[in-house]
Amino acid sequence: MIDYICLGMLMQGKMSGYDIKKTVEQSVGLFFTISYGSLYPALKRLVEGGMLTEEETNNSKNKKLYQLTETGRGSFLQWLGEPLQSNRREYLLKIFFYDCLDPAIRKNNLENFLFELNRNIAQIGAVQQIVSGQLAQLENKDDYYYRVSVMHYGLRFYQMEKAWLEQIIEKRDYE
Amino acid sequence: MIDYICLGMLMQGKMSGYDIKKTVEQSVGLFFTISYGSLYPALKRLVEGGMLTEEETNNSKNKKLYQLTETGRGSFLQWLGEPLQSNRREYLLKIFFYDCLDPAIRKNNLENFLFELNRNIAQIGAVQQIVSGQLAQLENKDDYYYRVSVMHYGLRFYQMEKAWLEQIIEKRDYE
DNA sequence: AAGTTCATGTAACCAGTTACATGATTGT
DNA sequence: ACAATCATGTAACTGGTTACATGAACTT
Repeated sequence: MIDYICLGMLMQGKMSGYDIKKTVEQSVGLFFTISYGSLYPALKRLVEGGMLTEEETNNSKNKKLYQLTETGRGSFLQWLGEPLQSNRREYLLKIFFYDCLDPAIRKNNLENFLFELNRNIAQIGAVQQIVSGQLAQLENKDDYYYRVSVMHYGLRFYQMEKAWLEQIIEKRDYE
Repeated sequence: MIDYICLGMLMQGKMSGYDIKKTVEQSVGLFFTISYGSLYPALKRLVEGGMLTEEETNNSKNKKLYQLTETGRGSFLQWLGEPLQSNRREYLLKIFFYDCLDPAIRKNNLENFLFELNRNIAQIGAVQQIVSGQLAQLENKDDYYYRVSVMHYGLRFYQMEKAWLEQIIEKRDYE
């Protein structure tokens, strides 16, 4: 994950590790955080793997600027075009960088993700039906209020994502 | 985290590791998953720490039943009563077990969490104002659509949580 | 002069997952 | 007989975080 955060942020241009962390905090910081303990080793790894070039500045502060190589750029765009998956909110990170993606692939991936979302919503709805049926037969059903509420959270969560996705698929404006 | 999942699930009564995993999958499985590679070592640790007792069944299948000790029960309830925090969705796990918590503490913790949520919503709203102001001055603002959309996701997300929390604070029924 | 921000880095730790290994029991 | 499910466990790995260590430059 951290590797793609770095590559993606560097699509904007040269940056130092410090700058990358700042940028992440100010943009996707709500959902993704990075620590120097993972960031600097990642940058080193990416340079060794030919994804980035490292440029020392003589601006005294020992600052290093990283830049994408063509390989790095290709690797990032390859990752970006892969289907959106729910794992660890990776889809949110991908969509954050979606301005870089080919519009046709973008549309396709967003619609597929919406399709899956709808399936999930239907499934939770079905489970909810069963559960509330079972619950109705219990005399102490009040004891399960909070357990059930978490299922309800799931439903609301997916419905929120659905509405949001539909909005961005249509590229509607934000009020 | 896994420790409290185990303790919480065992509040219902004796269970095997296998049972715990099943129960987790069928309840909070949408948001929390556990693997045997973390579950069995956790159970071992909890027994060693005096939180659980282990009982071998001679029912051939080598099944072991785990049961909360008074220490384990106390430790769980202590954790459960601590303030709700956004970290790694731990709050969702706590609320799942909230039927076990003293109603006064429960109400207090839920309301504090709602208060924080409102602060977050206000803050994102403010950031959004600034960003859309800056964006309006750009000629290529279309290039930032998806980056901005992730900020909007954040807002929707918190608003969803807010509505959900308000519902459970009032203990309103689910339709 | 003191405090904050800029800037890089490492070592120890942590909370898990994945893949593997094993074997009994139940259902078809 | 074969597959699925029940049942436990470990070793290697992964993807990080925390705490520490260092020091220059800017701000007040």
